[in-house]
Amino acid sequence: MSWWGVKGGGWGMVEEVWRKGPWTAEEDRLLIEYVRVHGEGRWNSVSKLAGLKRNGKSCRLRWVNYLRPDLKRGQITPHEESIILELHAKWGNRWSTIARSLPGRTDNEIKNYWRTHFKKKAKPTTNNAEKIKSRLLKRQHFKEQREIELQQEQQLFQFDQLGMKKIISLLEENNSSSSSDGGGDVFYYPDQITHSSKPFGYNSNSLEEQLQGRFSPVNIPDANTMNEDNAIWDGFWNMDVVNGHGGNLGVVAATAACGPRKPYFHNLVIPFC
DNA sequence: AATCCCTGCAACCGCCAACGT
DNA sequence: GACGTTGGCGGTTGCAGGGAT
Repeated sequence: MSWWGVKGGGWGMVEEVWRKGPWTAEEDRLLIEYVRVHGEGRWNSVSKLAGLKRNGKSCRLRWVNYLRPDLKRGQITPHEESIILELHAKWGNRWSTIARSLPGRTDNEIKNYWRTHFKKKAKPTTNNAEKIKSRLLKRQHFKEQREIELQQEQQLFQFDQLGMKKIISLLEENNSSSSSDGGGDVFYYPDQITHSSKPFGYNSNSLEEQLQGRFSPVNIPDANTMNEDNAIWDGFWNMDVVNGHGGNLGVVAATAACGPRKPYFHNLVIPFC
């Protein structure tokens, strides 16, 4: 079964007809091929370039929620569940923000999970003040993001200049100091991204492992402990994110060397697990 | 066996902000 | 600055499958 939508046109006019409903394997294949050749973005040109009778929104959604190669399949783990609960308590229904802390999970997936597992348990908030508060928070968050994007761009540039040596020496320095105070796993908290994303001690076995960004969460940091000294870390971790797989420093360095560009803030992934 | 209900999930819709002209 | 386009986000819908009655 399939559905067809009509785009644009006036009385008696059909400008373009979009297919709707479930995606077929062939459509998936075409979309994957399109992204492989042209990369993500420019979704509205998919229909022209890939021969797909789907609108841009539909293509983007299909890719983001289903076809992306870095998606994690399978059940939400108890660990992920606790993160969702924690972050929902902090952020509310900002699913994309929450999703950034769960690599491989989509906002849609988390949203669905929340609805089916927790919505009934949650107190209904029909309070108008709550809504207003939420909207103000959203606006504030957006403003913060804009500022961070600008900062990140500057930091990425600084990172280019500093080079890999600096990072490694920082990592070593941080590792030795953290091991002396008991170490502990790294905790990445979305809120901290807006101020700093310097890891709070880690107990990875090797420098390589650290460079690969394979950390696990344990300690929730105090936002007050954040300061400007973490600037270099911002660049480092966020570029890790640009890579999108939480890890390969070589690629990260290559990405960083690509010169000025728009920061991929929406792709920020804070590896929790 | 039939049906009802619930859950999980993919997909769509409307709104909004960024961006380009 | 106005306007149109594009992409991102949150809310909602609708279908499929499984368990309960």
